[in-house]
Amino acid sequence: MVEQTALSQLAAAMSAQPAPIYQRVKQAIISQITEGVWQANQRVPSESELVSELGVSRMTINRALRELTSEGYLIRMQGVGTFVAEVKGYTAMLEVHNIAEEIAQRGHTHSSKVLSLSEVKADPEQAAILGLSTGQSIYHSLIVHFENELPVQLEDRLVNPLMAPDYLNQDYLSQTPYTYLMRVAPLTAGEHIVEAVLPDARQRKYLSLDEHEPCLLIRRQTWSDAKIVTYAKLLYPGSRYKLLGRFKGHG
Amino acid sequence: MVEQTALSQLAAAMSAQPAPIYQRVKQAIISQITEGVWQANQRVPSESELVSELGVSRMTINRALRELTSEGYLIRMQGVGTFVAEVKGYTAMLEVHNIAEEIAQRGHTHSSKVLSLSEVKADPEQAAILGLSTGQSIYHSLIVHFENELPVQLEDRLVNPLMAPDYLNQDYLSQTPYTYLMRVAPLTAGEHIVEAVLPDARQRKYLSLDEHEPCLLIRRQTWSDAKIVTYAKLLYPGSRYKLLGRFKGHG
DNA sequence: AAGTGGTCTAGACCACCAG
DNA sequence: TGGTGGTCTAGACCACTTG
Repeated sequence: MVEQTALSQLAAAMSAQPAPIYQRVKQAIISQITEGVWQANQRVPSESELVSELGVSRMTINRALRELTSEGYLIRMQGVGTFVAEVKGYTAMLEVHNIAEEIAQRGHTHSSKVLSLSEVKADPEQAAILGLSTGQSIYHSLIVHFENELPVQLEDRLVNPLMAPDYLNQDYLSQTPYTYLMRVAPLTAGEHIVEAVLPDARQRKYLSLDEHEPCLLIRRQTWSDAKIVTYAKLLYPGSRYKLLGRFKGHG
Repeated sequence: MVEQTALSQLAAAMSAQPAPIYQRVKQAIISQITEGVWQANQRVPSESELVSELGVSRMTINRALRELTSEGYLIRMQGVGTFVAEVKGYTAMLEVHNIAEEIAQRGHTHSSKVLSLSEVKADPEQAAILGLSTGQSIYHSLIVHFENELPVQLEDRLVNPLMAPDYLNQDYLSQTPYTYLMRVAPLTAGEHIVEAVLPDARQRKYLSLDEHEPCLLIRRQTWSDAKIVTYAKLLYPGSRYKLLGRFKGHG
């Protein structure tokens, strides 16, 4: 009887809109979940039940359920059933873009100044970061990026020479290091940490900052296959740069 | 002849692994793209060509192509064809979690202190943020969150009373405001801005901070349907809190 | 053994875009 | 008009979980 009710309500929730059936099935299920008719962890009618209740073929039901699963609404277990997923609560996303692209998108002019570009011997910390041995040669670059003449990013980067042997012979006024690295060693994964810090005197000088002005620091590590390609410390003046993100109901 | 070659290479790229056919098709296509055999914007063989070349039914080919499209590898246009998508370059994601959950996940103890919880008349700025009129009643709360007795977040929140009329009558020691708001007005969209700032004297006091200690400020605005539910300013001491994110090749 | 989801097929109709 | 992708179906076989 309870099942009956649940199914009837679902059928009623199917809009008559001129949309593909699998879309309407998805919408009907989403509304059951968001309106609390189907609670988290509760079992959802099986594919065959939905087939007979909604008068739709199983492949279509399957597609609807499969997509809802990949969108985070449902959890499916073979041989067991389909369940409403826990509400993810609060997880949201922030996008981090390429600095040059971002400035261009705002219609502003990007330029940069190479402060240093050299081969150095890895100290123990640097070696650990790149997964190499202490004393091994690595590449290092230090570049300031400007938005309309105003410095907005100080890019301090270590590069694994095995992954990008020609790193030192590039012109970083016409392309950013990241653009180059992406081409020669396509990233497969990355990780970054965002925090608020106070810049030291040298960093303040390069970014033309007053004392006590806070900065956003993004530390980013990038892999190509299983090998670390590069480690970057990106320092942004808090007054000139903000990270923006949007998110939707599920993710 | 060119098509012949492209297709033969694809067939060769089909692994003999014991995996579902649509998965093997996806993998084969991904390898063509990542190895540069199929360049960005280049046309991909049509579904029917793939059907005859790979000896697989069209529904299976269609599923592989559809999933690759939603994963960002391909772009499809009805009546035109399927094409390799531009490399997205650099876009990455950062996750922002619920503070209480995050602390619990680290195995630490979360507690909080309500500094203020009241109804106020909206000033013009607040009214604009919430999409209400100046002078209208709105709810305001100011809460400090602790991780093992150490303050890690100052939460300054405005709430639209139309969307959460019982906001003032909740116990925010046992549940965070966001958890409550999520239940009464499920979010459909949100936006946040992350920046580095210096806290003012009052904020420093609440967070037990020294002078000149930078903070991460996350301003978050949340919608339910088309209406703004809440606007929060979350202030984190830079020395005690960092945002962590990971990303993979595509999104 | 019965029910569940996971996959695959062959064939069909449609909307769309190009020449 | 012919090719493309978008959808849908009916039926099938399988692997998996549970009683």
